[in-house]
Amino acid sequence: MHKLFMYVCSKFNSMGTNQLYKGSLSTIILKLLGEKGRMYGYQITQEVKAISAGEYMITEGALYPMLHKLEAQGLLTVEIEMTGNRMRKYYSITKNGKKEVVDRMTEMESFIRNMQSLLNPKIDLA
Amino acid sequence: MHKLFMYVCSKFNSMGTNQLYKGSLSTIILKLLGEKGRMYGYQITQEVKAISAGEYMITEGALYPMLHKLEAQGLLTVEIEMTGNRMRKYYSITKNGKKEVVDRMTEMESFIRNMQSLLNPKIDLA
DNA sequence: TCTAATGCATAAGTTATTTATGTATGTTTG
DNA sequence: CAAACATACATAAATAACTTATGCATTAGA
Repeated sequence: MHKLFMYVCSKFNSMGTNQLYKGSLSTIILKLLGEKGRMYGYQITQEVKAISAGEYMITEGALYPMLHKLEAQGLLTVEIEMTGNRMRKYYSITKNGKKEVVDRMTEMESFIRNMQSLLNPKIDLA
Repeated sequence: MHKLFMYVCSKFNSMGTNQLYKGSLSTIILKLLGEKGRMYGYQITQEVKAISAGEYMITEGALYPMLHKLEAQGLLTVEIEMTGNRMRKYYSITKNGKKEVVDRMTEMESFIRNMQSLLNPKIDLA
């Protein structure tokens, strides 16, 4: 990513935006891998970007350390594969990871419910 | 709050819980003051605790610095009042604060929408 | 051929929050 | 009636997630 572009974007985003996503990264990764089965890091960033219509972009500096952490915790496993001359590290969710996802989803639902109570933004989910 | 009780609770909560609320504190405070008009710090903690059925407890170490920050940013104003011999600092939202709330709500709705897309937990909002 | 995209990585800095205190008054209870 | 608990403020140090800023290497496109 070009530096000037990053700078312009940061000014455009103008501080504070997406503070809210803090704390949800590991949950997103786990859930995504629980559904899609097997993904590599870069693919996760693109998938999340696409699903959120560009509103949430996972930075590499956040992603890769988190993948390593989840692997260290035994929630993910990794397989290295070569596509031509290029390396990919495919991550899969473990049995413990699947258990963890259940808890995370409960937490997330409770969080969203509480947020809606606190802010009652009358979100239309039709 | 007693230290032993705090300790037991932290073990019961067993790490990781409520990571999700990170980043939402200022939004909650602003929205609450935008609705209720005038509140003091301790009252905010109790209100949030009640609304979330005890699932989200604002710590004093987070609350007071945040109130000071929002005041410094011109989003809140403060009036000191004495109830008998006891001090209360009542906070109100400013005109700029109200503008800010609008943006925060937009962000929050977009955040929740994206989270539901990413995790599609099929939340029932009936 | 230069730039952008793909694909990994990590170290330093930022910042919101937790943890751990401190002070003081008012209320309940054994 | 003393101890514990609730109310009400405050702040400093530690933690942890994330951003920012790099670095390297391959492949695609203008």
